Amino acid sequence: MPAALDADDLRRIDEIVATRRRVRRRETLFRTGDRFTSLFAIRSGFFKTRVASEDGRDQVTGFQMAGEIIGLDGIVNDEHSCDAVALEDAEVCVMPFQRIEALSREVKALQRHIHQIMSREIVRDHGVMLLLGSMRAEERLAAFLLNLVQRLRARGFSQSEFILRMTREEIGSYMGLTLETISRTMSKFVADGILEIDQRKVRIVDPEALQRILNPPGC
Amino acid sequence: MPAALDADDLRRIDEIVATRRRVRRRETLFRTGDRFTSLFAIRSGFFKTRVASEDGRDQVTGFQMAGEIIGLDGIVNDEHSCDAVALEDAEVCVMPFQRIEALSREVKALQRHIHQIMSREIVRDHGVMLLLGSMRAEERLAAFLLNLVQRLRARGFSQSEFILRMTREEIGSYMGLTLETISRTMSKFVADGILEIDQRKVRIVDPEALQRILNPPGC
DNA sequence: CGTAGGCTTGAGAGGAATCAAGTGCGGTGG
DNA sequence: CCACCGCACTTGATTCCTCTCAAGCCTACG
Repeated sequence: MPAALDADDLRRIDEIVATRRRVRRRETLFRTGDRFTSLFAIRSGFFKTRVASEDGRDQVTGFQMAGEIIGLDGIVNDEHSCDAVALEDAEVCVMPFQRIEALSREVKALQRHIHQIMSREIVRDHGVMLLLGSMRAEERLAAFLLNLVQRLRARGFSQSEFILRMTREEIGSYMGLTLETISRTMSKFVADGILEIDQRKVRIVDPEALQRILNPPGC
Repeated sequence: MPAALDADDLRRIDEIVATRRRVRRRETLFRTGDRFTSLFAIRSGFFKTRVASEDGRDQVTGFQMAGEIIGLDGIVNDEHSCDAVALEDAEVCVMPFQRIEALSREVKALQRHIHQIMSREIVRDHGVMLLLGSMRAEERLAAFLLNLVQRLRARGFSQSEFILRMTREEIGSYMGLTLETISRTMSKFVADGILEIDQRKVRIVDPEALQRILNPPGC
């Protein structure tokens, strides 16, 4: 909440985020079909969201880290339309949506903030659609890694080294690829001197090369 | 606006949608980078939205028809992040977002409505991500056609026959396929007795078969 | 110390892209 | 009114990227 708020507004917003909930690794914060009551602000930990098609296939729709909001999918039908699974032990703020709506009718900055969060998610999804619809495996992985370090950097982490909280299979599901293709593409990046990988630990040796894969210089 | 509203609220909402704008075929309602000021409610006509990557490729992110809202992408950064192009002569209501926000602070039902529209767009995008990430060409096209007739039916049109307002290339872009693959897959559906096609006119002969392609009965 | 799950790597198959040629409709102008 | 042109579309041949199937490895964990 980066906005200009008076002390009273801040106190009332604090009340909304008063309730906490812990979610252990592999446990779900909510599931498809669960009644929607609250949005969740991630305080610590790492989540994935996934949707399932009727015939059993599923697709990871996003990875969320501390500071991000999860649960927006539930607003439209009063029930969640995806699963949110913790990839490591996590803690979230439970924010009852009724109270968010009530307070955002009074606090303009909060209303604005809510609208921006939802719009940001829509724009992010369009970016993923672009990735899934028109990029090849190397480009998808480059885009994924660059997006990840950028978000981590904004949180004060190293911009070259980080730990993947998700498996190759989960990355593959997010990117519309198989785990083998993720593994092979990562191996290729290592062979090309772009990455160093030790299990889940990734070091980006040559970020410009990743950027070049995404935006070929000849364009 | 399907909500219980008193006469005064209705009058004020009417004021918001008072301004109209006509957009001719192939013209844009807004472009990437345009300053965001308003949402648009489509009164008549058909639009596509598309995002562009830096190296020139682009991706259709959606097709919008009468009754749908367009422009939500612009809220987060006060500028639009996609292009909206009319696929046929169209008319929209211009709804200044400042006024929407102001009025939705006072009219609970309007606030709710806005939140639902944004959430619905997020859920729709997740569905497209599932399609792009895990379906084969036939499944994608079946899903597309079924979605299209369902939306047309909700507007009182035939549930078996309709006119495609977009080219094969635009369908292909939306589905992450080439125009040739769209054409071939449509031809196959015709050969299988599922569709009849005359140029842009499509008749769904066997909707159950389309549904079966999407959900193989053995699952 | 043994095992399971996650990962890597290889070989082969397959689905969609690409490249290419040709068709037909609609619009334009003579 | 008709001929011409361009654009959207169809269809075929070939290529290539990714999937699938398979085997084996490594590491964390019980």
